Amino acid sequence: MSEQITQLKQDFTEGLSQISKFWGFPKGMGAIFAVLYLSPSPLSLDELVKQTGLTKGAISTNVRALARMGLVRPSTKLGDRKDYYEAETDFYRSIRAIIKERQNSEFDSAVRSVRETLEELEAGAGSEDEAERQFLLERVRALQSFFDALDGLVNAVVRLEGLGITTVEKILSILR
Amino acid sequence: MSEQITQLKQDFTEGLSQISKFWGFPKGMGAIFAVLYLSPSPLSLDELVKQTGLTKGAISTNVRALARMGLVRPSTKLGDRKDYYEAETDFYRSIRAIIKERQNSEFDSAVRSVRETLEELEAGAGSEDEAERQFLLERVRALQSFFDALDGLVNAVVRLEGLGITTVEKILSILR
DNA sequence: TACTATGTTTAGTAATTACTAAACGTTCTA
DNA sequence: TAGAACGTTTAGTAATTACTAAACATAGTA
Repeated sequence: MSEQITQLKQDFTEGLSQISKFWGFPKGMGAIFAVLYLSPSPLSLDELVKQTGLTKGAISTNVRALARMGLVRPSTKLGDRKDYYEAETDFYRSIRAIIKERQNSEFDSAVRSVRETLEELEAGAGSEDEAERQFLLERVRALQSFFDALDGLVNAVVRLEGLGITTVEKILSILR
Repeated sequence: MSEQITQLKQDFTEGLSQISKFWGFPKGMGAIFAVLYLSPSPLSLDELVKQTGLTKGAISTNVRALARMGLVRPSTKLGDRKDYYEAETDFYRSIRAIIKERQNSEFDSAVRSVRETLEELEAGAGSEDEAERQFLLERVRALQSFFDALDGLVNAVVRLEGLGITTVEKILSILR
C-alpha cells in the first residue's frame, strides 16, 4: 500500500477518534470504526488489533459497543470461527440505532426523575408555601414539556424506516 | 422553606446533574443550572456556593461556561458589584446558542480533517493503487455528505429566530 | 482427552477530568 | 493609600474513565 494512502488512513482515523471523543465516546471506538469503515471487507478482531494498536480486550469491548449502536455489523466466514465485523454504511440507520440504544440508558432515568418531581409538585397543592410551589410548578412544567417535544421528535425519527437525505431536505425546506 | 420542597429541589438538581454528565458536561454544571432554574430571582456567586456545595472556583468557571452556552444570563443589581446569574427559560434559544458555541470547537476541526482527507484523495488520481483509491474515495465521500446534511440541518436551526413547539410539530408532521 | 484458537472478563494502571484551597488581581470605599 | 469585597486563576488532588496484560471460558480439532 502506498505511503500516501497509509498516511491518509491514519489522518482519517485520527479525525474520527476526535469526533468520537467529542461525543463522549472512547477515542478508541472512533479509531476502530474508522479502520472498519476504510476496509473493503470485514475484519477480524486480530486484524483490528494490528491496525489500531489497541489490545484484544479493548477491541472486544468497544467493537461490541459499536455493534449495539448499529455502527458496526458482526459477520462470519464459513468454516472460520473468528468473529468478523464490518462498518455500517447507512448512517441514518445508525443514528436511529444509537438513539434507541440511548433510550434505555441513565439518560432516560434522569429525565424520568424530572417527571417525578413534577408529579410530586402537582400532588402537593395547598401546602404552606403555595406561592413558591406555583413558581416551581411552572418552571418544572416548562422543562418537562421541552423534554416531551424532544422526545416526540426523537421517537418519530426512530420509528421511520427510511430517514434519508430526502427527509432531511424536506425538513430543511420547512425551516427556511 | 418546607422540608418537602427542599427535598424536591434536591432531587431535581440531582436529575439535572445526571443529564449534564450524560451529555458530556460536568455534573456540577447541571447542578448550578438546576439551582438557578428553580430560583425566582438571579443569584450571586456566593449564593450558588451555598446552594450547590461547590467552591467559588468551580462555580466561577462553570457558570461562565453556562453563560457561553446561553443557558444562563449574567445580570446585575444597581449599586451592587456582585455578579448575578439567572437561568434562561427559553430552551430553544439555548439550543441554538449551544450549537453555535460548538461550531468553534474541536468538533469542527475534526470534521474539517475528514474533508481534507477527501480532498487529498480526489487530488491523487492515477496513482498506483487506483482501485483502492476509488473505494476510499467513495466511502469518505459518503461520510462527508452525511456530515454536510447534518450541518445543513444544524445551520438552518441556528438561523431560525423562533424555533418553538410549532416548528417542532411541523417537523413531526412530515416525519409521519 | 488434551491441545489450540478464539473471544471475554478482570484486576491493576495510566490518562483525563472535575474539583478544592488558596493565591492573585481588580475595583470600590473609607 | 490601605483595606475589604469581589471574581479569576493556578497548582495540586480526588474521582473517573479507558486501557493493558493476563487469567479465564468456550468450542473446535487432533
